[in-house]
Amino acid sequence: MAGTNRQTVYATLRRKVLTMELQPGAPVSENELAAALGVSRTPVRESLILLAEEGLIQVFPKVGSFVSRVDPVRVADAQFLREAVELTALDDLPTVLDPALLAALDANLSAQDRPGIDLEEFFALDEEFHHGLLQLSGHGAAWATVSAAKGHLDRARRLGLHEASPPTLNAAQHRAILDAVRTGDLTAARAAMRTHLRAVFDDVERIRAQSPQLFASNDGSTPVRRNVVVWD
Amino acid sequence: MAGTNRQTVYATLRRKVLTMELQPGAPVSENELAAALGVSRTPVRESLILLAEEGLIQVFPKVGSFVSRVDPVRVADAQFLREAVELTALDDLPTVLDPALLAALDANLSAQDRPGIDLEEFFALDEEFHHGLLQLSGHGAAWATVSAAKGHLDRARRLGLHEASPPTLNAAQHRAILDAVRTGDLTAARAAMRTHLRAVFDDVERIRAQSPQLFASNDGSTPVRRNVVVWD
DNA sequence: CGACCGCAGCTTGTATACAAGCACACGCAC
DNA sequence: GTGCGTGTGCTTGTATACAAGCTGCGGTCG
Repeated sequence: MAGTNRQTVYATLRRKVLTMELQPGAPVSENELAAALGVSRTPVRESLILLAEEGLIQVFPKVGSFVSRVDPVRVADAQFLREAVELTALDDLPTVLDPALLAALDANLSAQDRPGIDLEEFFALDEEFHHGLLQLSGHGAAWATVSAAKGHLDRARRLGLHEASPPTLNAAQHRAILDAVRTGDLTAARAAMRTHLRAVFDDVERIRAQSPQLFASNDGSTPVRRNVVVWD
Repeated sequence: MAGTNRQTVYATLRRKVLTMELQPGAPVSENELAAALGVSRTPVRESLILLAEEGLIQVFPKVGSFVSRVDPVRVADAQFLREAVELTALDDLPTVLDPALLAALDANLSAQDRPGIDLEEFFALDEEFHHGLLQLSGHGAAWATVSAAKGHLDRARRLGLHEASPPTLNAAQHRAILDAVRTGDLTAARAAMRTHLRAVFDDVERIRAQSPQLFASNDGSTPVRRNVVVWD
């Protein structure tokens, strides 16, 4: 495992943060990660810098690096950004929709409905679905920006889907959106999209009330080592 | 100048790219930059990685790093993103506006009207104005994402203001937006904002016709060393 | 027993050394 | 003259060495 490059290290760390395998508040030492991944500090450090840029990691010089707590402000930001982009994109839907994209979206929805679907698999399909909707209106490239900005939102959503809302509900909302888009009913599409995104946001608020220790405190003051998550 | 840290290096390089001091297509060697800035490769390299993430730098492993050409696709993306965010934010304007923010925006507009204003100074004021508008509706934090995504747009705009549209026109449009916002005329505010953002986009298209060599070609194929900008 | 001071061990930040690979120029063969 | 092969010099990618600093533990003194 010694020949790993930075992209792999970055992808691995990002996945571990987003899937909560690395819990919010947990310390991440460059040396430890390097040893664990079988590489030197350099690619690990460069990956941490990128993750810090996304807000998923907090670096305190000469002290340590820590997985960011889920920041309600950033969650709200990502939610606003996502809603703005996805709703505005609906305005730019062409009159005739790309049949290939529509077919892919249908297949995606079918996969979402599979009975014993895994949580992470559902998440991947969810990402692909929203990305596909953007592509349908010719703004697929904007997804990269949205995706990068919604790391905090994703972590909060995972908590919500873990403990609360079943994927079935989300899948039904997805189908409602696609149906409205396909029939060209822009008003209904916007309403369905808004309902869906707001439901996601409500899930986040609910899980925040249940597990406040995973979220950042009100003030943005420096949370140092004593702030690591201790479960009991 | 040896005690420079990475943030300074990053800020310096980003400024040089955005102001066209480092022209699109120009090669940027880690060693050269390190020597020029009086630091080692490490902070330079880390800065280049961040700039690559923003799309301002292209890194070709074992070959070289180059300032990205202005990519029309990314320009359009940034334009769409910006329009979506700024227009959607107008929907969330509170009934009573923060007086301090309004005063700051007024002062900003006055500064924009100063006769012999410098181009870069106008750009800073422009950024501050749009950021302030977002703050007015409580979504100031979203500006960071927009700002990071619109590097290509900014470079194109700079070209446009250099050679075409005078800052006076932009300042007038800014004032129209703020007036509509202040009087609570949401429809007029959206219209003024849309007019302004579309005018910016038209400037970009015009300058693209004039100086196509600064823009990326249609295909996204690898532009290597022979593709550096040679002026004549 | 409590407060305070100092050192040990960790952290990140920076500089440097080594590895691997591509592009271009030079020279040779035809 | 033209085409091809080889070598040199550059590039980025990775590993390691050194620098500076904060934290927390332990000893010591009051």
